[in-house]
Amino acid sequence: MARTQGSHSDITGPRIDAAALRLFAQFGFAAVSMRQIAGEVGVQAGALYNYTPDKQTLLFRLMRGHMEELLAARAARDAPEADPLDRLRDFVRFHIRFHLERPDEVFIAYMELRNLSEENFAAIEALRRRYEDGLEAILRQGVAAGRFTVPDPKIATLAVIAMLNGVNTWYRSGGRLTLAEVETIYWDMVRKAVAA
Amino acid sequence: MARTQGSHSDITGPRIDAAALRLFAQFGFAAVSMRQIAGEVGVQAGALYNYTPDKQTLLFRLMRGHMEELLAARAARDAPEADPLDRLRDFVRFHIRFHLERPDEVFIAYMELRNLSEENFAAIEALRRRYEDGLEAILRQGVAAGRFTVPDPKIATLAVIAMLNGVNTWYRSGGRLTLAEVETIYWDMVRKAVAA
DNA sequence: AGGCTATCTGAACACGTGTTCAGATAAAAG
DNA sequence: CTTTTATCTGAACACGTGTTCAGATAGCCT
Repeated sequence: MARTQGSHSDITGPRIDAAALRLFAQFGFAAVSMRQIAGEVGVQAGALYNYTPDKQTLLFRLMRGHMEELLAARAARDAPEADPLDRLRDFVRFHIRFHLERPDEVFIAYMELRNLSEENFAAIEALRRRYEDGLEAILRQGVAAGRFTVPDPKIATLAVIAMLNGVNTWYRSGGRLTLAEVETIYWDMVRKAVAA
Repeated sequence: MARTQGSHSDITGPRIDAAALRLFAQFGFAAVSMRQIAGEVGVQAGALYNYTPDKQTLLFRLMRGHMEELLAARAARDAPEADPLDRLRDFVRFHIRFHLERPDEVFIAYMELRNLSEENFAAIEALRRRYEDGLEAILRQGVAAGRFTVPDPKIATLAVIAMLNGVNTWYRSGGRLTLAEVETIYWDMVRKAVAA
């Protein structure tokens, strides 16, 4: 089994992940070859197969790692007892910040789903739904408390997340707006969109 | 020059476009071969080169055709003299309907940009910006008239479009909601998000 | 009928693909 | 120092890639 005893390079695995992540995000999964990834790491293509059974599983592990980090980071912040408005604001700010910090992971997780096997696709979709359910719960809580007016919380969830994801397509740090300004603008729109 | 006189098959060009569109949307540009497209049409791969100089240009023509249809359809509907609220509502309804009617084109136009050459990429981006500018003009008109409160019309434009594009990822005709219901739900959210 | 020409075939070219594996390498364990 | 073991190399396998082009084909025009 790989990696059971320390040996020449305990950091090859992470370096493969980093190289694959960057290349997949830039050129697309199908357009990147195992030799290209290996070249970036400084090994031959065959060596990659000590770390992944095949190319598709390498992609899957990257996606799953990203989604699990997302869920863990979110769970560590959420305060289910708090005011719905506060929870929603925190969700918006968290989502924007977390995704802007990981543009490559986000890009891959949304664009390369069709390159997964059926089971792996289902696994990623399940993780994504868990994340969406977190937002939906906030919206339902706000509706129940009479603070939000949302005719269809499921659709509103998808609409809010789609809107927030859009930030990743245009935001560049050092650009016209600071991260804090972006957070404020989007929070204003979300707040108003669900307002009672 | 091709297609100057009617001959055995005046419909091969469109059939190639339709096959390429479907396959690119389903498997991705890089994962679809010219032989696969040709097979769908019922010709050999070499025959495709009577209709496109290369694979990438085939993709580009599909994208450009889609964007030009989008702009033309929008221009045919917009009424610059009308009330900003009416114009915005029409934009929302138009955008949802137009995009839901062309899921493959939309998918390709948003996912395969990185497979275009630099000039072709710039051409598509210019068309997209023209479309976005149409919405931005509506928002600015509404702000000037004191009907909307939008701190940054450029960002609001991108946010609204991102939100509306999200519909394509989940809507299925015959599902829980009718197209009219979807239009109403999204229009409510957009209206409130930009409300004065 | 005969020539013209747009279109298509089928083979070829040069190269890239994911994956496998016997043998080399070098670090850790005894 | 010797053995063990994880790791890597380098070549090979079987096949697929976009693209080109000489030659065949068949509909249109005179």
